[in-house]
Amino acid sequence: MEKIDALKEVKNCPIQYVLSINDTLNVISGKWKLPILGSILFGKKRFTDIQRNIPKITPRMLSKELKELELNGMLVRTVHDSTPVMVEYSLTDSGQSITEVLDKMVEWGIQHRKAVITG
Amino acid sequence: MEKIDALKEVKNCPIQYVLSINDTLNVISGKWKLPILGSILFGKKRFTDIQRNIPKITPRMLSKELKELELNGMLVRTVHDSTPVMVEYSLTDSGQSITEVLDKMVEWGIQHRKAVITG
DNA sequence: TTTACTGCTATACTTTAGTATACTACTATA
DNA sequence: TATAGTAGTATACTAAAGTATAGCAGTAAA
Repeated sequence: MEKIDALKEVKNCPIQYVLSINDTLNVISGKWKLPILGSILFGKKRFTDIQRNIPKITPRMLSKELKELELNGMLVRTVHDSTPVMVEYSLTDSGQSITEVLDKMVEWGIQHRKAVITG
Repeated sequence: MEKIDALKEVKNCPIQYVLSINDTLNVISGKWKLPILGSILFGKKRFTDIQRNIPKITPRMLSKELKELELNGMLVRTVHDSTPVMVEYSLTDSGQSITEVLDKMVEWGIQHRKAVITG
């Protein structure tokens, strides 16, 4: 009985649901995405600013992740024609609103820690 | 100004916040964690049930992920002394409540898709 | 005695993610 | 002409995640 219901539920599970979760996971998973987003969260930053905020990241990774985040519509890259040239990265609205997801994750995480510790 | 505030914020950012997010990410990231949790979500399941639900997973990965999810307090493993032996996996309360996070991720994901498509 | 069902484990491999280190192109200042 | 600041790229590597394929241990029915 229960098994059949479960199967039905699984089959009803709309693809949109799964896709959305994957989209969300893609923009926050990996070693550096959250630190980078966190660095830009409170104001636009330049490449070297972010590097200074995250001392252990290599320029290769920072460059790669910034490109990916830009492609995914999380941030915007703006080049200023100054000398030396300056490039600013700032969050899009989507990039900003990921904090809502993160807040839920904090909430669950804290709750879960308590549950695991108290058994 | 803005830069200094940002730095302050980053420095105030409590470690608990970061740890909780990492805890949460750890239990849902990887290729198979969500499919497995999804399979058990609507009722306890046996090893082979889950395998049938997720045809492409190898027993090695299923076994490995189930162990990890159990260690992380997401599910409980129960052995029944029948013949042949039966092992049932069911979600803990924490395991169940991860759906709250997933729901937020769906919400954001859908919103984000719209934002990216409409530019 | 063979077959089949349960729930896995072992070994070797490939693929993806991340690291290390050095270097580039442009330009203004010393 | 050398140096320093901007924002990166190139190449080669290591480590982590995941795959492929085969097999094990227990039991019970054919």
